[in-house]
Amino acid sequence: MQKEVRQPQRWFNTADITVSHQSNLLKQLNHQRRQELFCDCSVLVEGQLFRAHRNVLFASSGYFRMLLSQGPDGLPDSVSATFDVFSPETFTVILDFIYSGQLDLSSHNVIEVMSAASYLQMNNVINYCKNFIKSSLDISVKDEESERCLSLSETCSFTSGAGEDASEQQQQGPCSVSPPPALWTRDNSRSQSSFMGKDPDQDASASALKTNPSSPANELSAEAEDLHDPQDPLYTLPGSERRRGKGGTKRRAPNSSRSNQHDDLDIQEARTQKAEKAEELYATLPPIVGVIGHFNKDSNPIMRFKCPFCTHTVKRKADLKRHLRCHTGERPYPCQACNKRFTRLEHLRSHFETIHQARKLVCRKCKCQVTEETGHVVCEGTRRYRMCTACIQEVGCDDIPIDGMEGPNEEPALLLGVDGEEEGDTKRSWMVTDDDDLAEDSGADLIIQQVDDSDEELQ
DNA sequence: CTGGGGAGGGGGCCC
DNA sequence: GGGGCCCCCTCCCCA
Repeated sequence: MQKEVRQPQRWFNTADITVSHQSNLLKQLNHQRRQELFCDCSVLVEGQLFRAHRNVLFASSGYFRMLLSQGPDGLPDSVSATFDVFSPETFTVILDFIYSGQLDLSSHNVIEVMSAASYLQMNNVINYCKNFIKSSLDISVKDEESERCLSLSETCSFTSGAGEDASEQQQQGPCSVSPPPALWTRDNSRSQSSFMGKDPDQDASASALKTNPSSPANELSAEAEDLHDPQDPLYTLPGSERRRGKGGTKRRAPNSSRSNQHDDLDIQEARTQKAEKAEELYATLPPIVGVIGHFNKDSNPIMRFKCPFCTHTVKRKADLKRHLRCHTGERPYPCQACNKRFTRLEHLRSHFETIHQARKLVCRKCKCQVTEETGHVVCEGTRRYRMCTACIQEVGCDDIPIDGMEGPNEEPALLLGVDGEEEGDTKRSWMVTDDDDLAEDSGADLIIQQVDDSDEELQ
């Protein structure tokens, strides 16, 4: 048997070498870009010319990938692209990120960078921006105390692994990102990312948001839910119903602390800050966040407006503004009767009519037609119906507290939103009232009032 | 457990 | 651009 002669092994950390190599390569490319060496692509942004390498742009941006692969077989020596939908400063941030892995985000540019990234189809940048915004919007009371202790900074820098493959980044999402050391704030009263402790895996991949509730794109919905954190005092309104999940309304927050003035102050403070955040987001929205949507039959692109927070696109800017409320949590339409707040006036109106009025002139029980005279409004917990006299008698007047029988000084008992509202025992909350009585209810007249969160009284 | 109904939320689109 | 309507979806409660 021949003895194997083993060569002494040398252990190389190939991962380190790879990273180092990629880093050096990127630095070289960036150096070449700054020297305008071998740049074969010109990008004109609002009149300002940027030079870059088409292969780098191709590798980094879906938009450029599409643009550069659309041309004829033989690509010209130089290609150019023109943008008017974002500013040169924004493109500088994007380009610097492409060539360095450093994304310089601040409160002033994050929205526009996100929109530009959306336009350029750079999902990794979108993810970083989303986390930046998400962290800055996260003002849950739960974390409030710890947040206050942390240091503040006006700007931050997201760093991706140098030379990291773009697609890989997209798959990894923000997990591969070093979280910002601190987050922007307007008043320096709070800061610091909370997403270090959260699952940051939020994929911004564009897929149908509505068609498949379990699709990855619907993580965006989950993210929106995060913004509607049930712990959020903005969301759990005093005396109002608490929402769990989309559309759910039946859970009520424990009212043990409702009378606590401190809590009210905290709620008010949080609401004010959230309103400011929403205001700031609106203020910093770029003038155009248009993207090329589908093509019409004439092969002309149809411009749509893309939400900077998710993949949703709309035809009209006004619709986008309306849509944005589901991300900002802004609820400018409070119900005067129960303080519950709504994103839209029509929802408030609908809520008022169904909850605080009983418009349908049919008996709830026997479905017969009733009139204003023969059909009484019956309150069952949070709901109001009309019932005919016969059905009321059938149910039994003894079991149904009738409005007007409770004494003239009795609180009109709009049960919704009243502190100490009873739960479970619905019989005790049954009421019958005539329309005239209803009109005397404190909340029976719908007063439409669009208010700032900051102005709203919490009583 | 399941289906119906109520309530709320969101999108599309017309006025 | 705002208001409003219609439609659909989701969640929850209840029988």
